[in-house]
Order: sequence, then structure tokens, then C-alpha cells
Amino acid sequence: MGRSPCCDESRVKKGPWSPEEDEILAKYIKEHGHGSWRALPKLAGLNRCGKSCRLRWTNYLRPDIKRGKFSPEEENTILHLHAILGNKWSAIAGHLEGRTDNEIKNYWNTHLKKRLINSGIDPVTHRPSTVDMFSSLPHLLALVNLNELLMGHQSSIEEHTLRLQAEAMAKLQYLQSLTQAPTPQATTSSMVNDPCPTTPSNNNHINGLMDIETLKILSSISQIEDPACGSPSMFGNPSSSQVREDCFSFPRLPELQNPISSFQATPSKENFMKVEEGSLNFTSFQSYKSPKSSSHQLLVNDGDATMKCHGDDPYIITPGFDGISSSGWSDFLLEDPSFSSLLPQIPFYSPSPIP
DNA sequence: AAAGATCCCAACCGCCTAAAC
DNA sequence: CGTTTAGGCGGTTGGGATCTT
Repeated sequence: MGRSPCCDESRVKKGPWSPEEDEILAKYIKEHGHGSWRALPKLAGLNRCGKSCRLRWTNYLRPDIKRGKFSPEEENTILHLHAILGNKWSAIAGHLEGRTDNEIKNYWNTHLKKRLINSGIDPVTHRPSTVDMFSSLPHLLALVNLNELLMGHQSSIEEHTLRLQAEAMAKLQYLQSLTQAPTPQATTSSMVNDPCPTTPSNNNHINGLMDIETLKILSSISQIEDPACGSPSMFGNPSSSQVREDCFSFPRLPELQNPISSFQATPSKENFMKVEEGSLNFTSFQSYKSPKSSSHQLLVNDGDATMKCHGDDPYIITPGFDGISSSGWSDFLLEDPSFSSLLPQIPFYSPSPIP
């Protein structure tokens, strides 16, 4: 099956385009339009195959192409859309004015993909990488403990450590969800006590990965104190962990079936994150607010996403997104028919204000 | 300063789809 | 209705640019 190359028998030029060729192609298309790409090279007087001409035009010569670095907004757009659409580069490019699918694909492969991997996020699933979790947990936890020593000395270190702590918690929660027995409220300690957890009920297969090392990690975590809250780890017993004013734990939320998962969160005037609407596929979340800055950190407890919010704009978070989201996403998602059709009936969830 | 390693991206390749025949 | 073909898409790669040692 498959077609033979369109130009395999004609001895057409390959490789980089010369400025002269560019000029001929651009001039011809300006005057005549591209018409049939197959016929174009002959008509324009180019010793190239039509496919090559089309590519050169759409990826380089087209006058409406935007060149230069991707803005943070564009990066966020790509990350969000990739989380939803996958490697549908042309579909993603359709939402980024002046950017070509090829350019976005290249940018993804050379920058964004690596960034996700370095953040412990699987660039395919936009979920935390299991392998990464196992390898980085001890490191993260060591940093958490370090924070106890440094607390009160340097706010930047504290914020950074809080972030790491949140990351560690997210990863642990995710591990927990993977290893959870059918009983939804199973605790870490019960998992540790049971060295042969039942097959995870979700789609993340880690059968065979739950080895002694993992159990050791889980066990060690379940025994440490939560440095931010000054109380025993909240993983085992989330409902009993409310202590400090900058550490809030919200109850378990309903799990939804829809694979498209995003939700809208608004940093409220009070010190908590109010989820106004959105589809939720995570089980619970926590909000942290540093006492020394206005930034919030929202942690989705199955490890899907962490986010910092500034100001009062609404934010949309999709799984795997880790960073500052731009405002306007909610409008984008709701206005774009291709996305709004994917969004389920949005449940309303508004946690009680934290005392 | 030079050599090797790594990064980056333009361009190619092969497959898929839909329109034309 | 089956076959052919143009256009489009995503994966991959070659080689120039840049960085590191």
C-alpha cells in the first residue's frame, strides 16, 4: 500500500531552497495563486516537485507567517491544546495565528516536550511520569525537610520549597491513586501494610512497579511530618490535616468519566482557591498561599496539575499543565465549538471558605 | 583555538483521506 | 463501486549553528 513518491522519477532538485527559487515561487503564487501544486513547478519554471513547493510556501514564504520566538501565551496555548488534542499539529496551529504546524511541531519537540519531561510530566499523557516519581520523591522530600531548617529566613526559598512540597504531595497522591484498592478512601498506611495491592482500577498500569523500593518510599513519607502544616502527613488522613493558615485541604471531589479535564479556578479575595466551574477528574485539591507573597499555588492531588495564580482573572488548567496560565482560556474553550462540544456538563463545586 | 557534542529547524518521507475519474 | 491521485499531515532526519570541553 501507500503511494509512490510524487517526484521519484523526475530529477528534481532537493534540499535547501535558494533565494532565487524563493523569489520565483513567491512571485508566481502572488500572480497566479498556487492552483495545482503538482503542475506549479513546471508553470513557474522551478525544478522542484509540487510537494516541495507547497511545503516551502506554507512553512516559509507565506506572507502571514509570524517569525521569532514563541510568547509565553503561545507556549501555554500549545501546552493546553496538546493536552487535549495530542500531536494534532495542524489543529493546534489553527489556533495560533501566523504559526505553522511544522514550526509548532519543532518547538514542541525541541523545547516544550523536554520541559515537561524535566518537570516529571509525561509529554504524551500530560500526567506525572511514574518512573520520575519514584526517582525524585526522596529528593523532593529531602528538600521539604530542608525547608524546616530554613523556614523564616528566605521567602524565595520557602516558596520554592513549598512548590516542591506540593509537587511531592501531588506525586504521592497520584501513586496512591494508582495503588488504591477499590475502597476509595484507602490510606497510605493501609497500602504499606498490604504489600500486594490489588490491580489499579484506572488506566495507569504500574503492575510490577510496586516493588520494595516503592513501598519503602511510601512508608517513609507516611511517617514524616507535613512541614507546612506542622501535623502528620495529610495523605493518610486528609480530613484531619487543617492547621496552618497557609495550608488548606479540600475534601475529595467527585470523579467524572469525561477524559477531557479542565476546570476554572478563580483566586478569590479570601485565601483559598474557589473552583467556580469546570469538569473535574481529580479527586481532591489543596491550595497553598505563602504568607509572604500574594501568590497562590493550587495543587491537584492526583498530580495532574499545579498552578500559581496572581490577580483575579479566571484560569483554566488542563492535566499536566504546570505554570502560570493566561487569562482568557475559559472564553477560548467555551467559544470554540470544537472544544465546547467536548466539555461535559460542568459540575459546580465551591468549597467552603477556609476559616 | 579547536574538536566534539548538542541543539535546532527546514525539508523530506511515507502514510492517510477524500475527491476525481 | 473500485481505482487513482492530489493534498495534507505527522514522523524523521541532515546539516548548519551553537555550546561545551
